[in-house]
Amino acid sequence: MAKAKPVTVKESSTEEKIKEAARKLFTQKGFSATRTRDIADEAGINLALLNYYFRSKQKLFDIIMMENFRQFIKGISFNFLEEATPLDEKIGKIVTLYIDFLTQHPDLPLFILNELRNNPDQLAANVDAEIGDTRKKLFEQLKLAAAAGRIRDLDPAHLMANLMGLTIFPFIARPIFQKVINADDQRFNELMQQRKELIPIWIKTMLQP
Amino acid sequence: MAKAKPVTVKESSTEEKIKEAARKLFTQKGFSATRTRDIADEAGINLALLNYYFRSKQKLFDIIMMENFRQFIKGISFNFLEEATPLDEKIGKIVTLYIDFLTQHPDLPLFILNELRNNPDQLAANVDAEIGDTRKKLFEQLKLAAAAGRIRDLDPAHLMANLMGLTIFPFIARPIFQKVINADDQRFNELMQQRKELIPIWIKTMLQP
DNA sequence: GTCTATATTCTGATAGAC
DNA sequence: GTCTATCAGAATATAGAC
Repeated sequence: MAKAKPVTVKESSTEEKIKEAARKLFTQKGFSATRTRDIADEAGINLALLNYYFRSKQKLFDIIMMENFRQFIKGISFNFLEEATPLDEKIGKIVTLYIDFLTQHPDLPLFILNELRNNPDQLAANVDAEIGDTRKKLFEQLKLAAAAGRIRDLDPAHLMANLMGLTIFPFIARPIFQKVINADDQRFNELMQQRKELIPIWIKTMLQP
Repeated sequence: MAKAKPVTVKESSTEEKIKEAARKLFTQKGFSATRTRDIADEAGINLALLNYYFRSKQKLFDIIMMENFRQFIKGISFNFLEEATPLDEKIGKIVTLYIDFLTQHPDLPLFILNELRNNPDQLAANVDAEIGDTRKKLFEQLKLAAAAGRIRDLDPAHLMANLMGLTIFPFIARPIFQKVINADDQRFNELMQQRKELIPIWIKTMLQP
């Protein structure tokens, strides 16, 4: 029986196959543009099974949306919470981690931002729980460093905007960005690798007293 | 007859009303999530009229898409082309212009990036025509300044990424950004106003030899 | 659990009167 | 040009056999 399998083994059950297919299509094309038939085809199963396991397209989407979103903010949250790490090092880690993550999941940010616009408060509670602490801790660390004269007194809001914008934006705007700078895929990846080093330097400069 | 009206007068013809309604809904929700019935309702006319004037949902969308896209890149293009202006001043102008523009059209960038992902090459020709010269001129100006030792030899691709990311990203990620920094709408607008001054300073610092 | 067949609802588009 | 009524096809969801 499947129950006896160790949990660490990647399940390839029907339910999991449907979820993986749904994640792929929903993330690429959004809710409205994705057909349940396409999900069924992609999963290699019958359309009826989708409803058997998940009751409706909307319920399936909600599950994917939730998981995607958690993954999206986990990277930021987790690292900012390690209080012991100095700010410089923290930023370097986050940027590297996030660029690697985005390289593997390039469709995720646009998906999140899109669906979040349509359901502004659907995830409000979730976000608060996940982000509340992070913000508090980061803001405290910045305040302390500024008070000690180690960094310029820059509004944490701007720091967050810059860190996220510099890191995430090229991935979101990838097609138009590559056109503007006339870059192929390989060059794009090279640039992103360079940004792992560059962004922390730029941020550090912004914070220089 | 309508023909006799001066062209400068804002037409409120049926055709124009439909286009305005379509622009609003398509820009907010994208192609797939927008119903032709909703457009008709929003325009205060009947569904049949939409097809009478524009033949199909797709054709109407194509028109909106084209207009939106042109508006989106016009700001950047136009300013970079004025060769006489020094780089510093150019960047300051562009940022101010763009933040004002995005404040008035907050849904535009997400719309563009979204629909561009689905039709990667639909606008290829259009983009080339509009952007090719801009890129060339900007890159030349950067190369000259770097050769003269006035600025650091930073890859123009990174400069473009940073300029666009710092300026546009907060608007794209607005809902999640406001949650993360716990800001209401008024505070968001204040921050964006501050960024008109701050972004050029940050960019300038990045370019410091 | 899985499939085929079908019901039901939605949506883009058109016919035809005015 | 504008409307009401309606069609044709697509898409989600369910019934029922196996």
